[in-house]
Amino acid sequence: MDKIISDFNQPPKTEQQLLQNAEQLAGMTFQQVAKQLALNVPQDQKRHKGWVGELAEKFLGATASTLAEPDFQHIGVELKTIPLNKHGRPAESTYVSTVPMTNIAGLRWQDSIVCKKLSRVLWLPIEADKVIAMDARRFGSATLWSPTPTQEAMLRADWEELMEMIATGEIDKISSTHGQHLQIRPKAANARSLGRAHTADGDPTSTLPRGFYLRTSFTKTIFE
DNA sequence: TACTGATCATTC
DNA sequence: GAATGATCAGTA
Repeated sequence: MDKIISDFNQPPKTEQQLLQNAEQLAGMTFQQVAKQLALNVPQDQKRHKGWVGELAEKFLGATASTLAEPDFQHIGVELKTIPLNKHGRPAESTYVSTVPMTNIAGLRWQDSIVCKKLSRVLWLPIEADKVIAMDARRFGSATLWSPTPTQEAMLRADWEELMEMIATGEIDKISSTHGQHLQIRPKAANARSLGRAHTADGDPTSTLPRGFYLRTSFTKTIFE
């Protein structure tokens, strides 16, 4: 067993290697994976919301840590855990990245963080049914994905609409109802958090930090 | 049950 | 504070 484990925790050199390592997770419980990494499984996720994602990163050897870049930098792959309910559909929207609010003049879709992160994603399904105890929940079978031209066009259209609103100083008019597939929602420690932004005139101001999220209606199409 | 707005942990 | 990892929890 130890020999198998020894390949993990190291950054994968190729997509194939990453996919093979991820396949080892399929069917394993959180407890089994945590044990290999000498970690304890929390009782619930009220105070451990990112725990499963971090567990998967450690197991697979992700390197980008807190950078605004794909998790597996040199092979350009982003890792996303995707909670599936008992019907096998995504239970939550998927966080993509922070919304940039400064230095966005002339920012193009193809240069955006959203585009870069979503160009290649390793989706790792996880059980999210609350009737299953945390340590008994299992990982599913990972899939490597890139947006189809159609999907990318949809994301791009949403992104451009939303970024246009930000560029014209309308960020506080944005709610989660904007965007058909890509939405903007708060992404902060709490509702009083403030981040730097600027008005349409370029004057400094501050507003609630927000993030881009993929709607479940979009992610579910990936798993059909 | 789905959705929106709010929140939690960690790192630098 | 700003970036990462997300899920919580109230209500429509």
